[in-house]
Amino acid sequence: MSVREQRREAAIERMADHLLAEGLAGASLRPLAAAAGSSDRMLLYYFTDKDDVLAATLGRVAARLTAMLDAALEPGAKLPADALLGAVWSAMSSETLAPFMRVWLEVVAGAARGQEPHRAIASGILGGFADWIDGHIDATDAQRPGQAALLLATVDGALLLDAAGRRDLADAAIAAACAARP
Amino acid sequence: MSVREQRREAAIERMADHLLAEGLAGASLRPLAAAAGSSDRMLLYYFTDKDDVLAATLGRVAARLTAMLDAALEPGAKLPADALLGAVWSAMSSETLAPFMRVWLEVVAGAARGQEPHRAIASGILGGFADWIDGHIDATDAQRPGQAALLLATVDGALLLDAAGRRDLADAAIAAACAARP
DNA sequence: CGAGATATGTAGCAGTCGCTACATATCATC
DNA sequence: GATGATATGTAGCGACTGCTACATATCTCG
Repeated sequence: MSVREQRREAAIERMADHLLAEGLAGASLRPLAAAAGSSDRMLLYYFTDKDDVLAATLGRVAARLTAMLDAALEPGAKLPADALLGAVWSAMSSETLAPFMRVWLEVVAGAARGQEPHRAIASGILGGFADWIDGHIDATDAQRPGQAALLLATVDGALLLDAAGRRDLADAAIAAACAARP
Repeated sequence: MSVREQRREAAIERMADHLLAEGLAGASLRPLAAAAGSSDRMLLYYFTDKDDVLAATLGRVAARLTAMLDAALEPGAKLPADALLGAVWSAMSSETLAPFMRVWLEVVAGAARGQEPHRAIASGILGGFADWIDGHIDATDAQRPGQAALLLATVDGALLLDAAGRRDLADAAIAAACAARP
């Protein structure tokens, strides 16, 4: 790996930290470079574009998230929908995952407007998330896709309610969902 | 009403159009003023701040949304949760409400970072939404709060999946929710 | 008519944005 | 040690940001 590639890799890692701490909005070249211990000039040497910088950094953030998800449940474990929902929500609403969730919301808001690289990243994260749930939900083949989609929507919806300042509603929704489904 | 208040009012109305069309990110004074048929100078004459401009404009957008919600169902109508969910989702996922949903996501993303006026606006919209659902859901007093919160989360979650480019997952989640709940 | 309040245009400030031209420093290879 | 590739700093450009000072219109009321 050339020096350039090493620096680029190190920059991505530290910019991911910065992005998680400070958010996507207002993540401009100079602050990102400062966080990476570099300069805007060098960032545009390692990457072609600001979009390229953002795509690489968001990709790293997404990779960390999926790694944390994989670590949360052993590969073969299968849970019924309500138990899985509770487990996922307690992870998602924890303070350690909160920075990821905040960035996730920003990415989705950008994707809703068709911006790149938000669209591609959002699709990737969501796809990985859906697959992860699909692999851990205990249901018949006929029911699994619907239950997995519903679980995904419920968790993301609760996440949104929490972000909007209504953690009470989010918790109530999760509790009702666990109670309602056998 | 003074001339100033008239112009201010007209500016809010046209800036709300602009915000719905172009989004919250990058809604800067000069484009907003141009949309209002005015100048940045005058915007800061009508309003104290850019934050003031944004708060007024977002407030107008929120007012329009709640008005549309109220028009969607007659005041006294009560529906069981699954039927209400279907009705709300078909409205939310329609092209006419899509601009509102895109702005809504941006507001929530800002609120998640504690920004003002996003926090206050998000809380207001969500509270109004919750009240609206509470008034139209047909359930016992014991079940109503949980069912309403869950319905809210499910709709917003499906909205998020749709925004992330997975309308298929959103529709599957809504279908599963309607099927699962009696 | 004249004086004061109200309304609006012009011009610009200091800062940030993404990005680039140019010069230089460091290093590997012949 | 000369030469070319790789790496990095300096400086700045033009556009945009929120915001303001100053001048000027226009209108109201005594």
